[in-house]
Amino acid sequence: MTEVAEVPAVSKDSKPALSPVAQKFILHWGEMGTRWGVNRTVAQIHALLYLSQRPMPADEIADTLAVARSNVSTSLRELQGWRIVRVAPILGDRRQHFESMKDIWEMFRVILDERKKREIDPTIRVLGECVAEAGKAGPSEAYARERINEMLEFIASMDTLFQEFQHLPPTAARGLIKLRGRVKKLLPG
Amino acid sequence: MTEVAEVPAVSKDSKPALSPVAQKFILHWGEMGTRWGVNRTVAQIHALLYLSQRPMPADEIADTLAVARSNVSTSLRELQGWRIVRVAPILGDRRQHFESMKDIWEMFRVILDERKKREIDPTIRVLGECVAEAGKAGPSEAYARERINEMLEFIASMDTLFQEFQHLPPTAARGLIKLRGRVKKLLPG
DNA sequence: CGGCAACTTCAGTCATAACTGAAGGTACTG
DNA sequence: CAGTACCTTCAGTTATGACTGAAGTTGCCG
Repeated sequence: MTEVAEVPAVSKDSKPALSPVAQKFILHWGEMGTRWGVNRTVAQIHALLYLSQRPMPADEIADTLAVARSNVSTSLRELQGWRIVRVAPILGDRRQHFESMKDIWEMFRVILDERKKREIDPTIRVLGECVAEAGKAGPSEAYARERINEMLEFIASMDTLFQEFQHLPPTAARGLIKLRGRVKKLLPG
Repeated sequence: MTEVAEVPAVSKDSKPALSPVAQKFILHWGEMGTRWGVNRTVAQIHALLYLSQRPMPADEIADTLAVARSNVSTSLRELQGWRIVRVAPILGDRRQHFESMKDIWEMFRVILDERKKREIDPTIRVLGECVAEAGKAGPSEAYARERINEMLEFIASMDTLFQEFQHLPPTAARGLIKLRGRVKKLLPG
């Protein structure tokens, strides 16, 4: 059988081709994701939306990245869970469209906050329990107790520092980067 | 309390039992590892050595955590690659013994440095290339170029900030935590 | 109300990372 | 210099997480 002309590509489902630059960025971002415990596809979708000038519907994302529609659905749910992607309704289109947060400082803040909730807070709780239990257990646990306590205090310090950052006026965070050469001056004195 | 003599410890291969507290800490640490892209076993070994008062030989680690000797060998190599575990020769024992860095601030610094080398620096390079290529590609890439450039600048800022931290006198870093309530004062003014 | 489009869920498949045990190298030791 | 202890490497296996396609749900639209 002689298969003739390609699909004419009407309206919404036009060819979703990535520019070489976008491709390079998305692939790298996906790779970085895996290194930090984020699913590669999730990271790629995020990168794609971050580069996109307009909100994208899920099927277009699936076509562009060549993954299953269902996979995109799951990944978008996760990205919304991280609060860095949201639904952006488009007039006259029944499909849901998605857009990424574009302000990187804000994005950074939000991601840190989410990781705090999911990982730091539970860790502080568990280490606190460990220290308490080691205390009851007597002197045989004294060394371990001290080690865990130091870890706990370190993490708690970081947590405090983060909250300082968290509660700065939104625009102020950027200013922190002007710190160049000023960090030393913060030290006690 | 009847404090009877502890296990006679027949030379090197005595029973390697973990206290409940150590177990809890090690398991949690392993779990946190996976969330940040670190192999669970690698993280557990690190936790074990961190809690250990004395350097441990690989076979004892294997017995304690119930993993294969070869797995421990590989994992220790990786931990040494991260520069947070090192060999500590023990007089009269041919086996290599391993100890973890105990100073958490220093450990944090070293890990950040290593992640910078492995992930941040390559990312800065790739994003730089992306921006350059997007520039050549003309106005169709203008938006993507701007997004990537913002990301690049953000990461570069973080990088600079980290280097400030990195070059502080070793004991000084701890002082930074005293920042409570002082962060605001850093802002331009 | 029937049909369709958008979306989600989930059981099964697939890819990858992790782990094991056997084999081999090295160097100490009697 | 044979025997042993220690360590590493690697081919093969197992476990984990990621992904797919089919089936199901919802709600719009003619």
